[in-house]
Amino acid sequence: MPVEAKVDIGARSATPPLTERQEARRRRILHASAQLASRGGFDAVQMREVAESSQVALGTLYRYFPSKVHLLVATMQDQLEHMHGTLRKKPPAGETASERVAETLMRAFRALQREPHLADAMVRALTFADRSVSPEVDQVSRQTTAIILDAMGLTDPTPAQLSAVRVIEHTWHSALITWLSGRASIAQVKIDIETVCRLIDLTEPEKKP
Amino acid sequence: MPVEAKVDIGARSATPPLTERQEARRRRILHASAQLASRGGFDAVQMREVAESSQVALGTLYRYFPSKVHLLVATMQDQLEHMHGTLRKKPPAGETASERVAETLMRAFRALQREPHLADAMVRALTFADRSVSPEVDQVSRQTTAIILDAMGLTDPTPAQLSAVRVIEHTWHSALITWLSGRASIAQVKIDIETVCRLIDLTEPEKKP
DNA sequence: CGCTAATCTAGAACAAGTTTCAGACTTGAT
DNA sequence: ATCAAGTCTGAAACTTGTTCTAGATTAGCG
Repeated sequence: MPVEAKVDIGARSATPPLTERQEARRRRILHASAQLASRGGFDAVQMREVAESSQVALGTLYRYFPSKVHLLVATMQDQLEHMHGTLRKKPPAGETASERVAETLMRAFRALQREPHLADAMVRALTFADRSVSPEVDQVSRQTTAIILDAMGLTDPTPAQLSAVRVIEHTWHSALITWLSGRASIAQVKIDIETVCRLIDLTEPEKKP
Repeated sequence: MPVEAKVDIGARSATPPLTERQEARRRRILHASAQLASRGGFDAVQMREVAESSQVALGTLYRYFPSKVHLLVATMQDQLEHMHGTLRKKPPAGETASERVAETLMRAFRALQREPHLADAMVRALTFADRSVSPEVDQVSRQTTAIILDAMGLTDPTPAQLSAVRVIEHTWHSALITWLSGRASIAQVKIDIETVCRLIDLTEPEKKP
């Protein structure tokens, strides 16, 4: 009789299902990754250290995550799920869609400010990722889109609204980068977010029927 | 009598002036960097190869550019100067400021499409740069801002307009990244640019005096 | 010219991401 | 219980960015 029963992963795509111990390994790795990242950011996440912290051989680490960037992007997926859950509990209270989106993003931004090193590791990995990580990065993007659409209160957005959301995501990522590298202040990021969110208002014609 | 006369660099900041041979070395290095980048993108720019191609010792390369990212960001500064010069010659013809900015950015985008690997190397370096490269990255950002303000036909922008420009830059960088990593099509980038450029119209109240 | 400090060179050495491999352990099926 | 296939481990090797060193070369000056 097999010692480990199979376990099903929810969101992940056509990955062969993992056994319990494998799932546990995967969690240990992601936990170690986030922990090291929280200390010293991107550079502090050293593959040998991640392997050691998570009690896994280096080769195994690379079997689970084929590169450091893959690992950090997966870490981001993980954190984003948390975040989305948290945000769902307390929906933003703004009047307009653009206010609610800005409020949501600022809330996320404040969460990132609490762990700036972790934010650094995740965001740098995300923007540095090359084609080999596209599927994973895309997943992060879809998750982010979902969060924004949630804040807008939309279920089926128009193409124009999707464009606006895409631009908002661009701004979000890039503004984070400039903040993380010390080239923009927190206040500046706030302004940029509020500025870009006004785009949303352009996609809903004024109420003048 | 000194064999090499001192030579003054225009735009660079408080760098001690370089001799002619030093200036020549610097150019050789930047040329080699761009050439290697044009082949295989970020990964193809290997410091040893750059040193060899530019007939300079590895240690010297590092004296001129303290890291690979510094080198590639400097390469981008270099290319941006070209670009700005080229764009000045044929100013965009659009009616509105937002049309002209979008046209300008699309022109730049088409230039990048001709050397996608070079674009990859430069943009990845730019967004991966950490604090130690902030001054150089900031210089690139100022140059980009200047290009956009040029297209808008402005000399002294309002704070609101500067915000809009900043968001446009964010979108520009991030959209390039998604294109370079194969997650967005050329058409999509075009739409994103056009979408974000509409922000400019929000900073100039409608002509209803 | 001849000196001193700065710069450049060749090459070794080091650091961290990634790959590889032989041998031990698990899994799933019989 | 046993076997074949797949997985994990530990360790070494390889790659490429970065640092260091000793000895040449060059720059600037009296």
